Amino acid sequence: MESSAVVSNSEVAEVLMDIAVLLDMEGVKFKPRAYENAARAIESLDRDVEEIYVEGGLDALMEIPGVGESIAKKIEELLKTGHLKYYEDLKRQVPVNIESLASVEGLGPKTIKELYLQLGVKTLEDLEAAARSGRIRGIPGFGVKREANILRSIDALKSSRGRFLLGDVLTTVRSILHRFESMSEVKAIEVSGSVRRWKETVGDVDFLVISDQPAKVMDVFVSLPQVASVHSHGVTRSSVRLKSNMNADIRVIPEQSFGAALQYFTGSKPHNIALRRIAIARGWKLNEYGLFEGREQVAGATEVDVYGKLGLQWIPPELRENKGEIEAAQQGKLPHLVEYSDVKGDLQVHTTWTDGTNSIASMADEALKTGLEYIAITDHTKGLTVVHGLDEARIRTQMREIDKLNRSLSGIQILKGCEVNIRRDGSLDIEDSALADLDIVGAAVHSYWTLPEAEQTERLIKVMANDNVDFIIHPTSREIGKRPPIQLDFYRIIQAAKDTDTILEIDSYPNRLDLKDDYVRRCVEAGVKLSIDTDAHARWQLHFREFGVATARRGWATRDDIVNTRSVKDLLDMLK
DNA sequence: GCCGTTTTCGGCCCGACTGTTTTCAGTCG
Repeated sequence: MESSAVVSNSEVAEVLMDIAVLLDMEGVKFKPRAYENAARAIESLDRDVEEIYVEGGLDALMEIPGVGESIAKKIEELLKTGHLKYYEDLKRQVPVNIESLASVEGLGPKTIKELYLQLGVKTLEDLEAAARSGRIRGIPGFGVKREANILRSIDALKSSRGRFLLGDVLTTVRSILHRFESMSEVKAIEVSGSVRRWKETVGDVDFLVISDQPAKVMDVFVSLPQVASVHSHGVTRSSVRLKSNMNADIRVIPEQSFGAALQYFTGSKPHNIALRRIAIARGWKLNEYGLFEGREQVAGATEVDVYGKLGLQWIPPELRENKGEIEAAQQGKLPHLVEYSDVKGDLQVHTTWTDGTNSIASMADEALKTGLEYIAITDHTKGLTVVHGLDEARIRTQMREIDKLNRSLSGIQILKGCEVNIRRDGSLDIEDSALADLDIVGAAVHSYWTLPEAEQTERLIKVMANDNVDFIIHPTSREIGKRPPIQLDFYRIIQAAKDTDTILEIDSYPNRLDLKDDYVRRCVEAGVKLSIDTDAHARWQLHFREFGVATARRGWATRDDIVNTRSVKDLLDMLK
């Protein structure tokens, strides 16, 4: 977002990442990591690198961690001219499509270069043709197996295109965990990696096991019904491709190393590197087997031990991105993150009155079963004609039905609300007099997603200024892997939310997660209040709440930051 | 090329597995 820049952050990052690979091809030491670090830092900035440069020049660029004088000057050249001579010179030596070739599993810089020099492979298509025609096996150091592996990787790449929605894979992960938990040979099993960190998308999944009979565990793993093919089948480690096309690894770990392994394989990589540096600074060594002083293990059985010995509080996996959590843990100042059980209500629920599949009573029933004390019914409004959105008259009819239901229900309270549609100019499609009678009003963008940033930002600010609008539903309106976020100046959105006491929503729908974690963090830092809602259109979707809570946690949110951790009375008191 | 409780030079995360090798380079996480 905030990407009106001529050269975007991701474009700068991509050039730096390409340079890293090109330098790796030449066998250059250490420089590639430097470019890689800088690329990652640029990618995770929450401001345009161009804006940073315009405001503060080279010095400001060098404030970015991992960016020194040399890379800062290269970024400057890129921003000013749109080109980078250093990059183009390097690229001339191996003029291949690095990004696509490097996305093939098993293909690293050295292999890509060799395939180019020997066979002139420049693209994914070239690579596939070379492999299919049996030319790769003829290159010294290559063979029939590598050729077959490359073809397999290309097939996998074509059908998966990289990452998977956490919401799509969690069920499979839990069923595999369940399978092993019931095995007497398994003393413990945990899932690690980005699944444990609750990232919105995951690339693969890693299981860690304690067992006296590792071979048995390996055998069961590679023959699970969810497995499509076996990559490797070792003594303590195996790797498979699941039928969903996602890779899954399993490792059997010695009991005294389980905490260290769990820490190590949970990552993230930048978090682990930072931890290792702390270990090294103390004259120790940290690896997946433990924390070592010389040959003596000083910690490793539990994560708490490992972090503790390093002088840190135990860090919740959701925070492990090396974005300040290590410093906070050193000072004992980690936030007490919001917990799943803290959420008492759901402020965005749909029913058969528009495009939901269950009645108001049915949704209330399921909500009660998931432990909620209240829900707000927020059906769509008339601007969304395709779902027969409610007009003022039907809103009032629905309000009477809810009043009636509330008199007969116990244990749960239903709030009267709506998801009012925002028009292009920032006006709403329901009259203020009707909105004013509702308990709670959320407003949402469902059209004109591609307005320029300035116009889109004004549109939302105008909505927040309306005294009847309590919260903004899925504020950036993205759909992961499908529709990019609308363009917003998020600094101004935060300011407007504070000025108007408007709540911003974290929509828990697994392909929305909107606001996303980084924006949640900025709201938390600014003191903007948030809600965690499911956007459920069916009973079972009320269980999406865990994804919203995870996103809030990844954004460092505490219970206090989330309005629907309050009782229904306290919530209603704080609304506009 | 970056960086600093190792501080302006001299370090830079580290082990498992694979494939093609007779001892190791490359890749991955």
